[in-house]
Amino acid sequence: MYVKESIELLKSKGYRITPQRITILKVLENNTEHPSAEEIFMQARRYNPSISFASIYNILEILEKEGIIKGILGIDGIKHYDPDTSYHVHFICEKCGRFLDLKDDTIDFSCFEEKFAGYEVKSIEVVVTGICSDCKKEL
Amino acid sequence: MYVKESIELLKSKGYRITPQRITILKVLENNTEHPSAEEIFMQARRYNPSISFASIYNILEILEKEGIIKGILGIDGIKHYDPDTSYHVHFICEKCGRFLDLKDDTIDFSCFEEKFAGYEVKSIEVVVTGICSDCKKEL
DNA sequence: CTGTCTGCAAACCATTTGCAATCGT
DNA sequence: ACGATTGCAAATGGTTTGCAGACAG
Repeated sequence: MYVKESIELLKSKGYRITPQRITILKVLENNTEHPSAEEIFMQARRYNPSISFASIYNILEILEKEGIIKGILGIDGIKHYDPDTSYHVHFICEKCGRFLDLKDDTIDFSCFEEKFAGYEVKSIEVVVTGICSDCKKEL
Repeated sequence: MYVKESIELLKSKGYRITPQRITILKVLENNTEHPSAEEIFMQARRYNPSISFASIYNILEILEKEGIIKGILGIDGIKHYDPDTSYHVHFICEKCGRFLDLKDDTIDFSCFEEKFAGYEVKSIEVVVTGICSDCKKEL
């Protein structure tokens, strides 16, 4: 679903549908790992061994610009990508580096938007950092 | 106040009080510009022309670890520093790159903390990106 | 004095860029 | 065919590192 819809959107915007673009969409479909460009690159190579880093970055930039994915900067300064563009909170574990999603309807993201009257709000990111329950057990 | 208190904290933790550390604390005192390491470096050189980049990074890392300042990753992937470590929302303008503070007591940050029972929460960052009112006028 | 801290320069590494070859339309 | 897109390799730039000398305690 995600791949097909995204292809239609890209087509409608005049982008060409290349095997590389389909590959990256497939890698990101239903992906909750919040992969970095490098992780996407490695997974993409399983579908298409000749795909290059430059294409990965190029395509991710387009997908982000068109609202198909969302980039989030990790605490390590590396950009990670999320195909789920709906508002949700990210927890980043300092120990294992994992990104965890918190989807909670009781959180009112629009309240942030309201505070910025006169501003054009494009995105709202809530990032909680700390140590996840799994890593806490290991201490 | 900020400089003196921070020095006491550093002393109590066993850190040495060097001119470079005092310089950086002075640069950050009452600073609402959210400067990057490079901006801090340039301002610090006015007080101490021989200060090096390595010291800037070294000292900023210590100050952040000790909770004296807070690092925030800008949308450009560059780390910016804020001497105000209390909970507040940051708005980052895509056009001018400025960081703006929104301090609003009606925002309940503890609600995020509560959602992560079993996790150790170390920081909560809310970053809103878009175009600020000044830049909107110029369009 | 002693071990921490600084300054220098080189290394690092995620990301970007230039360009010729390739491929979608 | 034509222009967008790719792959390669080199460049970029913020940050980190190793180490000899300097300095705070």
